[in-house]
Amino acid sequence: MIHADAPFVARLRSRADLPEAQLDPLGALPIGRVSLTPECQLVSEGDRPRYLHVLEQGWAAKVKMLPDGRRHFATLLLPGDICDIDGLHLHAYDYGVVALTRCTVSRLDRHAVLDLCDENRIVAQLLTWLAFVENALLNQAALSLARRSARDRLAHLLCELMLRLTRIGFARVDGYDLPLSQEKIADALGLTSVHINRTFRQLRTEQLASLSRQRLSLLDWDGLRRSAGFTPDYLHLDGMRAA
Amino acid sequence: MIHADAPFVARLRSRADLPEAQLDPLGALPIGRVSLTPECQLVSEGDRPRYLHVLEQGWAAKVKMLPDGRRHFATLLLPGDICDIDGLHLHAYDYGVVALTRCTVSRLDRHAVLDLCDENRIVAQLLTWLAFVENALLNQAALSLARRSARDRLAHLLCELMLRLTRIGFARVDGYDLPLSQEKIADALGLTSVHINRTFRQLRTEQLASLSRQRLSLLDWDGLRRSAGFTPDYLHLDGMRAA
DNA sequence: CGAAGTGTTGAAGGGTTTCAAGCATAGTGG
DNA sequence: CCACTATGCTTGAAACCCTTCAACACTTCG
Repeated sequence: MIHADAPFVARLRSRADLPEAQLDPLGALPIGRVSLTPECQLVSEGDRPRYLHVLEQGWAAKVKMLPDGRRHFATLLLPGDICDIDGLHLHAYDYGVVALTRCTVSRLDRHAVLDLCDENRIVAQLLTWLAFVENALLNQAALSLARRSARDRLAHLLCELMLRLTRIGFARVDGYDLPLSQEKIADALGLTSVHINRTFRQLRTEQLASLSRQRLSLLDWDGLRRSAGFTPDYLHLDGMRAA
Repeated sequence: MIHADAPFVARLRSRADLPEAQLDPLGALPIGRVSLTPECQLVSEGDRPRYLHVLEQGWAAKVKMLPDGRRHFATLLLPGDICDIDGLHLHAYDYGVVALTRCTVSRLDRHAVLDLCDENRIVAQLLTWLAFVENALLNQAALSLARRSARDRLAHLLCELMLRLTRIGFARVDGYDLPLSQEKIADALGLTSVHINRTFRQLRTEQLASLSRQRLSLLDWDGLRRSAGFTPDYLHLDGMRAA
């Protein structure tokens, strides 16, 4: 059984327009649990999907590789996020899922979820909705990669993480834990770790944000938001209850 | 009524594992038609979705803007593609849809489609499947933006277009019509039009591909594919019949 | 305490942008 | 049919942003 206060169920319940009881069937599915250490792959490109994975604790990422070993994190996954929702409908993964920190993952049987979707329209719509929200994040990340400078790209990501972490209760107004090496941040932003380092220094010089010992301090949230041109519309928080 | 040989229905019918008759209800929906000229916006960021739009003729794109006017095409839309599938479930568009050529669009009433999805499981799954495939394209584009050089990025896009156009019968083995200015190609790849020009010259020098008068000639398809590291898995053509 | 990973900084190099100019092409009106 | 115009294509030179390479400091952990 999914525990009632697991991040996954908590996030789903936060949809403002859903009656609580509608999610009970989802919580009643049999469930497995997996523990991962950093750099450990949960699924690999080309695998045939057999489970639906939900990140419960820690950070992970959807990763795409280039033949020469360079990689890109298409999506950063936080507690409560579904790791591989498109595995429900596609025949093979076209990305990997890699743990960025120690993390624990719930796994639901893929067919059990599909069957539940067939019976329960609410659950089906909810999963589709989550997929579209993830898609919106990806669109925004693509805009960053295509047209924003390294500085704005980093600032924008820090803003996005602030809101996503706040929603699940992992941030305070003055900052949040950011348990990623600068190299991993670089893989999320399409930059090099050296340049991430220099860019953090710039943000610190501008008195906007500073990173130290895996803790991000927001020195001037409003200034950071404005300078990055960050608007939270694309997170589609409108349908969500406050955290 | 959607005409039986409209690109949209044609594409849906091409799912190999679907009995043909299952799609009849979709073809029976009432339908509107819109004509657009280049640079004309079909929907705008922030709009409230009221229709589901299907591109029937011409090229279009999902566009995201930066305050300073720079823009990025998140997805290139070809005949048969749904322009705004996430509008079915989200409250507001977080992107615009802009015509790149003259084009015609079918519009289905959003609620009619949602109602149909409620009745007809096959249609619902098919639309979800299309959304996931689009998502996969976006992931691949993000990898290009993050980690591929301009040359590889362009070569990769040309390969992708070759397969997508072939599927809908718009390409020959020696090339295809590419009715986009170099500036629009730049907006799709996160580059400048000047650099797109130089990059095309490079591909021509390498005897791989050449663009002239809106026609892309594939001089060496296999060489282009290999040099770009192009593998078509992410297009998820496996569930499709041959064009 | 040693080792490995991560953070930090400098210098040099390269890929892409910017700016600017000239050229080709297509469409328009006289 | 021919200016005339607008738009897009092409090319060069300079500037800029980011990468690469290298060295060293710091932290963490066995």
